[in-house]
Amino acid sequence: MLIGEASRKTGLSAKTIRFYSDEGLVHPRKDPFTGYRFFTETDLTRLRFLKRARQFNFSIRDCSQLLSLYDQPDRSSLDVKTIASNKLRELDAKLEELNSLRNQLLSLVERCKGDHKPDCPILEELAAE
Amino acid sequence: MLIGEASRKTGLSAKTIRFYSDEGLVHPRKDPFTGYRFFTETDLTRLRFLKRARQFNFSIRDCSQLLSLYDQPDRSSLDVKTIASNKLRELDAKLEELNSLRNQLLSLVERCKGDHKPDCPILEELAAE
DNA sequence: ATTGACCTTCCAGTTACTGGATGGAAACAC
DNA sequence: GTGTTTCCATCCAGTAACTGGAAGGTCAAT
Repeated sequence: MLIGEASRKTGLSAKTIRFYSDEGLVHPRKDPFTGYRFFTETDLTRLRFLKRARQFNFSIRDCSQLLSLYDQPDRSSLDVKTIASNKLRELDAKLEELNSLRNQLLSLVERCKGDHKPDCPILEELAAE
Repeated sequence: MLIGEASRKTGLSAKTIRFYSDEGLVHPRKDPFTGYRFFTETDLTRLRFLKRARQFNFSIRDCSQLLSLYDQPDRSSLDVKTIASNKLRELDAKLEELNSLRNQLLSLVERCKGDHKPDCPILEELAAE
């Protein structure tokens, strides 16, 4: 199938699919005359894999590693688990950071009257020493 | 003071300060002959303001708006609160999303044996229809 | 023969910087 | 007054993962 159909079937934009293709994450056959890319069901599986993995916040490089493990029938699940665990720790750190920010910001927002006077604890906090 | 001292006093890199300066967020005086930037205490306050606001995940554009409110003695705290509330909602949405991702990923990681066999629920999930 | 829907490549823009090359300026040693 | 170091400047490129747009080729149908 052509890129448009692959796009409809995976929910990825044609631009994104071309990008993944340029990055070597999928290998559609290319018509040597027209340059058109042709995608098989195997390619579609890889694209869906990429979509999921990206939703999990795996970077393109991570995705590339995961796909190459996916390709190896003699892989060790340990290698996959290591990548995923690292991402998990990253997520946890990010969550903690964002949560702390959120609470600080919430407290500032709650303390700001939001009226037509200039006094504002948010600005005061930002400008504080 | 020169940019190096401003950098040491604010904890922002000289590169970053130049960037903020180019973006019009601070307005250090410039020596017309050497091109050197000179920072006053007022400039330092703005830089610290920027540092805090960026830590709160406010975008450069947000920062610019917040600083211009900071500059207006006749501002309405409502305007500040609006910007902050939007950011808060954004943070909440992000937190929810990341938290859901985290839980899904955690469950996958827990189910993966992490041994030298190829079977891996993580890869299976990513490749699933 | 032409329209319209596809497809292609290439270039620029996004965000908020960071790194590096190149070169001038100020301060100090000799 | 020359050499060295440290500071400062500008400009260009790169980052991550795309997205948008321009210019142009392909294909099926009218």
